[in-house]
Amino acid sequence: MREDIHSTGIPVLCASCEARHKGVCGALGPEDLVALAKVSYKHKARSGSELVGDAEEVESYSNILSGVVKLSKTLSDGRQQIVGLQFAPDFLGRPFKVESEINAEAATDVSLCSFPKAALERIMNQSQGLEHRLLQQTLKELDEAREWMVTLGRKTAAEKVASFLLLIARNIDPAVGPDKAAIQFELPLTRTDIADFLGLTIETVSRQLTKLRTDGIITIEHNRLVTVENMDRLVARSGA
Amino acid sequence: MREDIHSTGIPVLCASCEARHKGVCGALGPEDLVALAKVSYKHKARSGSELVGDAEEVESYSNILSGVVKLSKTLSDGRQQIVGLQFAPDFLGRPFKVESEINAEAATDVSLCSFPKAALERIMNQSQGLEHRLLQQTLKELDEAREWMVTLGRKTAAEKVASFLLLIARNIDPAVGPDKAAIQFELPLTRTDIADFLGLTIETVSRQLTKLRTDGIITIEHNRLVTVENMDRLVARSGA
DNA sequence: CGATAGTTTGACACAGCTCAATAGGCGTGG
DNA sequence: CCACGCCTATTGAGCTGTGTCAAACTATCG
Repeated sequence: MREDIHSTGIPVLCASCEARHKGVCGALGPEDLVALAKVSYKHKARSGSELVGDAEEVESYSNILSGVVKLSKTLSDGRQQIVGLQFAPDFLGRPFKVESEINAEAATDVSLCSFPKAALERIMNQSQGLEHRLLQQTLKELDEAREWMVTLGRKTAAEKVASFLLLIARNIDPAVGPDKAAIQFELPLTRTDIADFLGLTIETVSRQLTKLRTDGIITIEHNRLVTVENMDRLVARSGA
Repeated sequence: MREDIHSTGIPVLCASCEARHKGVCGALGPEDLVALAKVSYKHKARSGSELVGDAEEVESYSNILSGVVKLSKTLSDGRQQIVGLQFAPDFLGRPFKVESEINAEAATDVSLCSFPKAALERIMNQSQGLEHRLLQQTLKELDEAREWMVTLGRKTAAEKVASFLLLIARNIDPAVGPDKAAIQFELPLTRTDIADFLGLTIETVSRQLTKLRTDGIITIEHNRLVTVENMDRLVARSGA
């Protein structure tokens, strides 16, 4: 399956892959794509499984094909902070470091396309496009991290929860605008995860969600399925 | 002065420049260095002056030669968060974006070596080394941002202030260890800036500094000159 | 020496945390 | 099919760390 090359030169493995367009693989020419596809493999990980352990040697990189991955850091006494969420078709991995000080865990069931660290680094040396793409993704992550620092440092609990819902909503549908109809999505995180992402306790998260519910801004079914009834008012509460 | 080339091929402008070794210029060969030096100029900015305005078109990049630059973001109602500090010989600027959503301001008096955006981007297309160096710097900033997210989201006020002092101390002397003698440094930020960096109020920052003082862990002279008397205890209070 | 800006200190309020009890969803097994 | 246990989320009551507001202090500089 993996060596079977399509007439256009696109490996079968990659034919319908989102990462080939919007992900890092978009930077690769046909030969590089073939070379990388030869050593790549798609696989799935269940929600909760650890993808990259803290202080663990990183041997491979991945593209996220579906699902959500949470990146977190933990203090010695157990306090935890989620420092980033990654969605398809993001690249997962920290180039040029032997050890990651970050824990990557599947927040939902995820499917990945993984390849050895060395393979990617070899291609990176050959073709400048890949490094450029990685720089772009890293800059995007840096922008997001800094944006979130404002949320962590300066927003109230109510604003934090609204900001989180907006972040998810915009990832489901990037074109989300105030004039659109009610939009609906499944929360990719548990209350505990949301709390760890927002620097709050689960009780505070729960209370703020309840407040948004009783104020008619959102509805929640089965604890996870959120419908935003009024995007304007949600944005207004996000402190933006 | 700027076109006068030294026999080794190193422009005079760059001869004693720290950025040529540890900064992005270290990635440049002699020709590129000459080309960039031709359009570069060193200049100084007073503490408090704005280097890159929020939502302002960015026309040039810089290397920081001395001093400290603070990167901040502001909410519409004026709440502010410092999302990063940059020290010599860091690169200052956000590649590939027409607009920066970040405000860069001189926290202390700074000296810079600036060059047009286009010049750097031209060189980047030619030599891969530069883009590699920029990726490295961006990854470092991302690591720092995520580390700080833990501080913002999960640490107490006391731990935040201790973490801040450690951050500065380690930037003054990267080899700072517990066994070293008392180390001393000038705080590059006002209490207001420290508060905006830590997501606290100035009063809380002040009270925590007082506590560290009365507990004999630090001494402060002239509001800015800090001596860490006991590095161990400072580290212990940082929550690491 | 007065003016100004930055910092510290105090008294009090409140947002968010802690601890505890309750409720809901879901799978297992009788 | 119900009973039970488990896990997650919600709700409540009270506490506390940090914010707010106000006043006093200090350094710097004309």
